[in-house]
Amino acid sequence: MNAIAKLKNASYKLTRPRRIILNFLTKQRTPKTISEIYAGTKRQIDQASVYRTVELLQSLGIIYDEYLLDDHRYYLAESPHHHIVCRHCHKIECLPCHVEFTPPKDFTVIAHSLSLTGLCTSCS
Amino acid sequence: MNAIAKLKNASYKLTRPRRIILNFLTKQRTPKTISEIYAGTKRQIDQASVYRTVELLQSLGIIYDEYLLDDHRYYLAESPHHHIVCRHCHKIECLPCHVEFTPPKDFTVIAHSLSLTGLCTSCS
DNA sequence: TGCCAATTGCAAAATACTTGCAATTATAAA
DNA sequence: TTTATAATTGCAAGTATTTTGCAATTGGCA
Repeated sequence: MNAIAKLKNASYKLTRPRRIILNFLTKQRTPKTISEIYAGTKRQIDQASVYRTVELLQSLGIIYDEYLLDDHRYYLAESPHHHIVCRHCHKIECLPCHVEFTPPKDFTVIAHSLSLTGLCTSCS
Repeated sequence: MNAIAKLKNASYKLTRPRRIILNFLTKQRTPKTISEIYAGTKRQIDQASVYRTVELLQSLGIIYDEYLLDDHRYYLAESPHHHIVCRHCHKIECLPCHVEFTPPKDFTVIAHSLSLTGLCTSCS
């Protein structure tokens, strides 16, 4: 099911802000913060609505969030994978990665997030 | 090198707020947020100083920070490991876990962080 | 096309975090 | 042990980030 189908399926409208943010995020190669989304959509959308839209899209599993180790919350439209961020210039790269764990007995695991930090060649 | 040696070594003083926060964090079994540290030290320390102290201790590698998937920043005194947090009641548990990745060619990997979220038995 | 609930933009509020500065304190030298 | 001094603190104000109430607008359906 694609993004628009998921929205309709949950009986949400496809509004202008939702269309613009969805379109913006699907074009990005790396995860983006709220303020990058706000700036990247040329401030066509009020920031309160950016927060509300991103929250909704995330709750429907259309976009995903991630904390990278520079202490900011990022959003991405692709299915969640892993990233490394440069401590100095904040450059972000995708990272092929394998995580193994024995699910804890008294928890149902819903999601996991892995991020790495380091220095990229031009900063080190 | 223990916490106090690390402080002295970097020529920082062992002040009352630093001692209290260090003592508080080393007693905790699970990571704590700024406001939990503030409350847990019985507000003996101004909140600006809590922020400053935690930032300093972290920069010296005496404590560590972690974002759990309930969107809050946590601090812990033990060497960093992994946690799962309940989406509903925010209960936290430690998680034995193994992470494997091929270090990216153009990055020096400094640290990694893995966190999981789910529902604990009493919430599901 | 027109209706109506959902959604938006705006402004204000709440929360989270940072900073400048005078008063205080930990350390080391006397 | 006392004193000098630079580091550190608490306070209060400032900035940044996120949330909320509400009137105006809009998307989807009849």
